Amino acid sequence: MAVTIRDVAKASGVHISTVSRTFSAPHLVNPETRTRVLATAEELGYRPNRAARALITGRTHNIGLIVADIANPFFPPMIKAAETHARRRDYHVFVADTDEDPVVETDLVRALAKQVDGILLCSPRMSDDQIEQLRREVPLVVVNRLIDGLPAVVMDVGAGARSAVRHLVGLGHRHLVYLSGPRGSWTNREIRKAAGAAARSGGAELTVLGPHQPISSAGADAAETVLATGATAVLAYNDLMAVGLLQSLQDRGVAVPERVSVVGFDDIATSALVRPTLTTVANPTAAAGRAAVDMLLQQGDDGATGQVSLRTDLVIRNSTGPGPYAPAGATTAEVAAYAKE
Amino acid sequence: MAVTIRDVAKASGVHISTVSRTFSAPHLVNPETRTRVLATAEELGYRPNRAARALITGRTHNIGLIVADIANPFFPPMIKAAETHARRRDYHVFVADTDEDPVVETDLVRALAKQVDGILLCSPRMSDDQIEQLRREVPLVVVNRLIDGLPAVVMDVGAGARSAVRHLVGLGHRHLVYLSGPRGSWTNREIRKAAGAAARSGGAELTVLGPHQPISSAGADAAETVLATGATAVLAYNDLMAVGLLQSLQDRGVAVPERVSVVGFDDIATSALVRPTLTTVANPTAAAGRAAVDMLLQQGDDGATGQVSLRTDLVIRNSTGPGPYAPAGATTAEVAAYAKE
DNA sequence: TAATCTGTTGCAAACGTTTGCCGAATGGAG
DNA sequence: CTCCATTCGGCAAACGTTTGCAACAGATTA
Repeated sequence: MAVTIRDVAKASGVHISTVSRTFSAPHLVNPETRTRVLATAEELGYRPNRAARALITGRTHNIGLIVADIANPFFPPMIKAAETHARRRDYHVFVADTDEDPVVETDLVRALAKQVDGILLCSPRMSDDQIEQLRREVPLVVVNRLIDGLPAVVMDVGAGARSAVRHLVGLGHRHLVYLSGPRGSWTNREIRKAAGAAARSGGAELTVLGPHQPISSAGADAAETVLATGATAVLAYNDLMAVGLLQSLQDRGVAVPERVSVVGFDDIATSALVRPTLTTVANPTAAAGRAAVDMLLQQGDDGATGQVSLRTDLVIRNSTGPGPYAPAGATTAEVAAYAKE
Repeated sequence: MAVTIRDVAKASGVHISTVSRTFSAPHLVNPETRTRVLATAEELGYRPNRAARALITGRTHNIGLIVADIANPFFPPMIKAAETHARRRDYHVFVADTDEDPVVETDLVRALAKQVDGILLCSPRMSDDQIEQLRREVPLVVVNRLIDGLPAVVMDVGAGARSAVRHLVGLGHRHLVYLSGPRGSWTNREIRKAAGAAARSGGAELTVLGPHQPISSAGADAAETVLATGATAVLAYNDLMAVGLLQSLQDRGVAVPERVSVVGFDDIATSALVRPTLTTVANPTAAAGRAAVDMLLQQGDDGATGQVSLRTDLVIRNSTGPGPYAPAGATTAEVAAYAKE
């Protein structure tokens, strides 16, 4: 059916090993022979069978990319960047969605293991132990979570949370709320810790609400509780929740940012499209995808297990404004400038 | 290194073929032997190597999913649904992004061909000829495009466009604009044709603008031109463009829907989050993903090349309202009801 | 009792590659 | 002219499976 190395060999009058070498070790074959083989290969439409090659070399030139939820707008840019980057290095990418289920995660890693050279585990929800176990079965790079001894790419959400809190405190807010994300999320823990510390050192109070599903309806549902705390500023686990909260507050006639300021995380596309536009901590998700791919592909060479932390950036838009303790008469821009350390 | 069928055979004292059959044809092996083999397999942590199996059976149990742009919010729900559906049937999914480039599309199909049992081609930008050619090299299902003789899953965007136009005409609009999408898009052509016909039969004028990139900034950039036409209602190729337009109109102080009504396509998540919320034609993208997978997997059995068209639904929200020729005093809801045939 | 059938297992070839090894041919050095 | 090194290409084994065929035992039938 399909044209194989054998067909090319026959058609060009050489042994199959010569054809093989023409493709995988060109310097070992006479330039003349090589061009002849390449010509007939082209003519016949021959393409090497990667699966067969993998069988003997042990390298599949495939990688796996496992995420909690493809439809969560946080992931697509990362998937896209990782796929493009991998393809440029001649790797194909399996993408799988776990629906935030740790059991599915484990099964998926095992199922994919034999078919890939390594797996990118994005925002995994399983325990550290499970991940370390899997790491023994297949090369792994963890994204959005730090585990001792495991290669990882994370966004520095701690720093992001700190600048967000400083921004809010600088604007004159003294009582903040943190809208937690899902249980088991490393990112969530980091943000909570960093925000708590930053609030304390800024002389502000931080009320933690949650856990919540990382979706907009959860943000909307939290509006009532948020208002009940009497806080004047909210930091949300992600933009989806922040946007949900934003809309819900507006529906209740609560002015943003006049009465409540809102800050999100991720800077998904929607955040610049809602009104008021959302102040948020931008994560370099595309860069993270690329870095993770690089790390995975280098893993074979040395055994070094790097851990990189990528810079996050506070993007100040219109959902944050002066709070009750703001310097009199200051505008958002002026006060915000002060927050820039 | 990894545990193979041979290890299991040795450990349980049978021939490798018996182990093989234990997994791929259990009824051919004695229940006693079978349980013994299964036990040692479990104990050793054996997992069949799909690549090796594929080599001999010719079935990889993988499928390819090629989309124009993973980061376009239209696709993730479809990717997610397709992946989940495929996995339930024990298939793994390669995802790849072409960045709207027809050349990359072709290369990708060829590169993936040997490694998959078939490919889902979503919103392809290449010519019909090229697709028909590729179809000879690997089983294909085309999504969002209709080509004679090729299995396909499409959304009935024509019907969607018709209801959108009827809705607008019913509201009293007589001059509409269609904001075209990208060149080469089948969907775009369908919408344009259907909208044109519906407008004519409703006694309204339709001005076509474009082509445009299917992104929000293109919608925003078109605002000026749209206003210059004097039209009172706009149908956009997709929600991204519609939302961009919405914001741009607001920034110019043009009230929506009071002065201009806007309708989008796709019903992406953002559409319900912007204000005014967007009236749009909802596409069953998840269902399309599942249907396409089913169609691809059945293709082997019979040679039947089905073509299914999925229902679309006009979702009326707040970006559309009465136009200049609306029955006096009518509210949006009342007038809209009239449009429901 | 012989012949036939059924259920279970082993044997070996095959899938499409890669790669270590060996021999042939070539060319330069001595 | 001989010897050695180098370059090139063929041979065959290997990767981890599946599967048609044959062998065998025991059960059933005539």
